[in-house]
Amino acid sequence: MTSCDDVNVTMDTPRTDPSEDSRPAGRAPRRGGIGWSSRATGQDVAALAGVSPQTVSRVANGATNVRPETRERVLAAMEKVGYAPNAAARNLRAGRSDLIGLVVHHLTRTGEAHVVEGVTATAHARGYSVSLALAASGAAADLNEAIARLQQVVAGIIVVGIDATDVDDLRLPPRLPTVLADSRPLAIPAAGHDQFSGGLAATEHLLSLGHEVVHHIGGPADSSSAQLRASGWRAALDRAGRPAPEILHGDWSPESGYRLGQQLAADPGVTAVFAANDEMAAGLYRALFEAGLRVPDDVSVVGFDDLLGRFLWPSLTSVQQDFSHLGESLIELLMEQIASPRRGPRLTGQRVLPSTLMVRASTGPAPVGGRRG
Amino acid sequence: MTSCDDVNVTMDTPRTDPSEDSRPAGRAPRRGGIGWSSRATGQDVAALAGVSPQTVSRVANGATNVRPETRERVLAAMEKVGYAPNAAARNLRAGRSDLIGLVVHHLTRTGEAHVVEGVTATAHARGYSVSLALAASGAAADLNEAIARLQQVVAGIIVVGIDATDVDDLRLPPRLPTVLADSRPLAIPAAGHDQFSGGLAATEHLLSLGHEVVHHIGGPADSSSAQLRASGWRAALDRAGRPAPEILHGDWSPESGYRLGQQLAADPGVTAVFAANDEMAAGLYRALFEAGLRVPDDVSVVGFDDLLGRFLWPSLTSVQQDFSHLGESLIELLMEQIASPRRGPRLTGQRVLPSTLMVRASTGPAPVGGRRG
DNA sequence: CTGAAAGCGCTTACAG
DNA sequence: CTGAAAGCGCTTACAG
Repeated sequence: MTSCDDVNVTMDTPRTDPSEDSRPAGRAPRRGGIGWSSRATGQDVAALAGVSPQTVSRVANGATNVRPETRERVLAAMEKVGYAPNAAARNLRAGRSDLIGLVVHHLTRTGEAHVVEGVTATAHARGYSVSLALAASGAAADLNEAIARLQQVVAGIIVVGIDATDVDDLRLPPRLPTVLADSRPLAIPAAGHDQFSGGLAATEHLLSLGHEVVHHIGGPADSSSAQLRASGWRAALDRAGRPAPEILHGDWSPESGYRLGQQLAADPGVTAVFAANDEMAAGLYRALFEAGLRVPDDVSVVGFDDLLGRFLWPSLTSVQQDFSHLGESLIELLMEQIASPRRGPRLTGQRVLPSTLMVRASTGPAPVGGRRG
Repeated sequence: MTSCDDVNVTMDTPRTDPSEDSRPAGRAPRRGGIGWSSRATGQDVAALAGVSPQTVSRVANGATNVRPETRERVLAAMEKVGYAPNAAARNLRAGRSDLIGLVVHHLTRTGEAHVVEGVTATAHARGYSVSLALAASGAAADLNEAIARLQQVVAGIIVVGIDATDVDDLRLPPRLPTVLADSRPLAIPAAGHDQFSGGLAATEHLLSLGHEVVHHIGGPADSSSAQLRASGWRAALDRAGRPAPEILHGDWSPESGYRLGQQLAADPGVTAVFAANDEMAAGLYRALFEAGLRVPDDVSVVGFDDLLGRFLWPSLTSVQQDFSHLGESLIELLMEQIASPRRGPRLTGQRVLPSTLMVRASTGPAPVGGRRG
């Protein structure tokens, strides 16, 4: 009988030990490497339980054709030596991996953190692990670097944060299952929330409150989701027969929302603003407050993402996206590809998830007789 | 010469093909598994370049003892077939992994996302990848489940979010290098920010502005960092010879800050509040505003974490923690263990990182003659 | 229900 | 500077 500690002590024997090569044949001497070499193997378990290694394998994998008593003995031996199957060996032999690569650009942009959490939770539920690859930016070159790092290991990859990148610039490994978090219809499977409808709903809500016009603080001009949100805004104005004012383009940051907000605060004609994300809406709040204006009494504000609403005062009306759901959809699309591999070039498939306007305290009727200040 | 596509087409040949077992000896027929079996191997590259597999291995690993012309030929062949070394095989043979396991409890608690980003960026810089394991909660049982999932694969693990858990309840694999993100002095290597000094500085700042007393909205009673922040607060009051009011315990959420803030707003003696995190400070803001109070004219507020300051108005004075730095320190502690393995039971070692008070617009002199409302 | 044999793709000594 | 051999720990057919 070999306890876990015994095994490890044996393994820690200096490799210069001359007796090493004359060990009993059951287990070959170890050479090189210091990594996980101290861990118990299926051999150890088999020896202890008095069975063959593949019976250990059967028990480890939950095969049914093992006599209950045998199973018990093997399980006891596993417990005793602290056995955990070597994933590298398993992956190598089985020719597959249970790792999913997740390419992320900026985790602390709160939206991405939610997606990562959703993806990881769903992956876990399906027996997969998630390997994180950080791209230095959302630029194609940086995304490609992160992708290249992953393709040695993974069963498939999910790319989050391509928003402002041309998908054709992505170097995706030819036969590796891939899914993008993107709202655009693409030649590669992708999932994303309905940005257009979100912008539409936000703007229609403001119009329905009696505002003559709705101004827009947009995201970067090269961001596809920013473009779609702006299209929805414009469509609502068109339908209402109102001219669309010029878009003020920010960079998603509260600072840009503040700067552009100062312009809007100075214009007495502005009574309703749709900001393309919550962070810029927060900056807008500041600009309005500093100008002595009240929300929503003087100016109504709608955001997008619904991630800051709980922190702001007054609480922010915003377009909500269910990021956990998105994470789930991304994994599902990936699983479909993993299940039906490499027939033809590459599967396509798109999932558009609904976005929902959450009405809170930052929107109200247009001020009668114009706003204050 | 074999192009990548040729290789793959060959591999996709149905396994019922009777000719399969009579292939030339150079490459054994493939059996079972559909995973990455379509990818080119070192054998393919070797055959194409007219060298042996281990010359391919040398080139792949940047060994210096390869003739430049040979290297060129091999690199060209790699490029041609799209070769990427099989990480499972490499890990198995080398007896080590370049994966680091990262156990996280709640990614969207913004602080954790920053730590994860810092850990991952530093790991990448050192040639490691990061595998994310989500724990359902910060409870020991859930953390242990996440840890168990990881130990099959990784070179070491980092556990984030143990805050409210007794470290002795953690089931850490005996010889696996492990680091905790924790500010307490522990028997296991750990890194964390100086919570005590942060609470001390926040409170001293408020006292120096002339406030008679500083109230405290604390974190959960079982959270070690909440306890340390409260100790700092209490120490500052002690040193100033002021009695410490009772701590109001929240749960880190803005909702709890709001609820407790309503109590404080109703008490005219309250002119300065130190909230144990920014989120509760945001909730406190709301309670104060709804009561018609101004920040900082009537009540000064300090937060902790400095993650929401940019979004709130007025901008929040808060204790900043450098989470990227923390991520770096965690990886460094792990690397030390990986480099000097398993001599004796387990290394210890603690890193305490400084926390810094960032003074912004939410703190000001105590109101002369008492506050409004 | 159980076991003996082979091999996944790579790297580690070793020999030249 | 280059190659032939062995083996990491597991799982996949196959035989009994």
